[in-house]
Amino acid sequence: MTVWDRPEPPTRPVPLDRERIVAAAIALADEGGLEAVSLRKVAARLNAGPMRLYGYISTKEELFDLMVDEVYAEILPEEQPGDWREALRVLAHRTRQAALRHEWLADLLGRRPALGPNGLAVTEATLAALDGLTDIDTVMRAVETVSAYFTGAIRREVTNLRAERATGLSKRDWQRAHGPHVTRMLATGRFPALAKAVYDGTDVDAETSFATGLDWVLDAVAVRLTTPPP
Amino acid sequence: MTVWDRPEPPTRPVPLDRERIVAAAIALADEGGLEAVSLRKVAARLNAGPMRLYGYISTKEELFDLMVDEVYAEILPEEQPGDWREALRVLAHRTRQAALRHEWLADLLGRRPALGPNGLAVTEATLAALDGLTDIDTVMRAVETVSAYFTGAIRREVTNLRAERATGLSKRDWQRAHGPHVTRMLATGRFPALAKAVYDGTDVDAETSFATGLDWVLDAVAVRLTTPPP
DNA sequence: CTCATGTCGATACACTGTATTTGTACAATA
DNA sequence: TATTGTACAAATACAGTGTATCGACATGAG
Repeated sequence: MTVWDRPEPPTRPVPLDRERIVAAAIALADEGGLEAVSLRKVAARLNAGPMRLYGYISTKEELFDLMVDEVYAEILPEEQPGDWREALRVLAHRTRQAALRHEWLADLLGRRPALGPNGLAVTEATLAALDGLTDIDTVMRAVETVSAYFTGAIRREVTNLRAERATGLSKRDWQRAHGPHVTRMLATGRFPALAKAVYDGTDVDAETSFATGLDWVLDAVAVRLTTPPP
Repeated sequence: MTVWDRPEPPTRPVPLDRERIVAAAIALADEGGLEAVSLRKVAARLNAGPMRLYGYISTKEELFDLMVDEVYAEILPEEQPGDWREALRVLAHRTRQAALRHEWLADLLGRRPALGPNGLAVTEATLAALDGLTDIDTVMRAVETVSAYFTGAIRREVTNLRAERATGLSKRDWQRAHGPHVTRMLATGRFPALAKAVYDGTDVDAETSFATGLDWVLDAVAVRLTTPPP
């Protein structure tokens, strides 16, 4: 049996690390949403067997945690803004932009505590920007309130975005976008206020809507930060 | 062949409707979370084959939509409060209470537009409470901002609740609750502000935290509702 | 009483996350 | 150098998933 008959030795398994795994998973999620992320597909994209991944993560949820933390690296502002208000505003907008780049983030935001290094760094930077303005409890309340707002707002925005994309390409047009159903419901006359909102409401683009609500919340925070409780 | 040898005629299939299906699904979700809801298990609980459900829903997501809308029936306040602020506050609190009764709601809130009859009714009632105070656009912005807040806040609360439950029974105690990891991270000194918050912060119970943040947001809304833009 | 109809359940398929077993390339030992 | 031990990759296996398809069968109409 000559060399020519014998096949080449099998290629050594490609080296793996969490970074590569997470990158592959994020790529899959960016292309096809969270549901397109399966351990088999992630592994396949790395020329590895599915079970190999379990050396680096012990459950699929952990993979999600790593993905989220990776995105937190994009969210973390490179330079510290001086103003607390600017810090919170930038955090909100950067999170929103990250979620628009990686829509699946909206599904994961707030689903599990963000305890990865980048998540912690973001929290640290945020708290640092507010540190010393008042007692720590008020600061925490402020951060939590703003976070709750932009988490919820981002989630709704992405949800609407998907709905619009699914029901054709209608830019907004709530009633005809969601087809006959909403139209019919509104026609029953049982939802006058809603009908008015749908028909008479101006449709503002998502970004200004987000920014406006954010400003309101920041105003509310400002009041509490500047007038500490007795 | 006597009667005794012959089997009884097969029992007629139990009558089914969406209400029963949704009730079964909710029961399963209440017991074991969303992931415990499978079409097979829902059907089994109704003594039916899995495929039978597809006469009533055409996809599992639709079942989730029905479940959410069912809970919106619990959220809808029975009597209309006169004050707009009271209306929004009650909406937020009722949603939170529903989410504490049905924790899976936190996973579904804001995931898809709530266009079911009860969801629409809730929206209608909310808009009605604010109708006429200012232009419809400002009203929409107000509702959206408050909704974004309490959606995000509820999500975080339920997430923390689950984390606490999973890491033992520690009431809060962030650092030791999540075991050595957070402790070690804080010990590195790279997160001074966060460390201060963890060690020096008072832990307030979730409800007052929720209510406080809500009040802040409502204050911000009040400012815009009473002083309409020129 | 026969036949058409429409519904129900069984079967099937392509996948999922993960446990367990099997193979095998390399390192340490004799 | 020959042999054994050990790690780790891969294959296999399992119990489950959502959903498409199809065959059987009870019920209604003629």
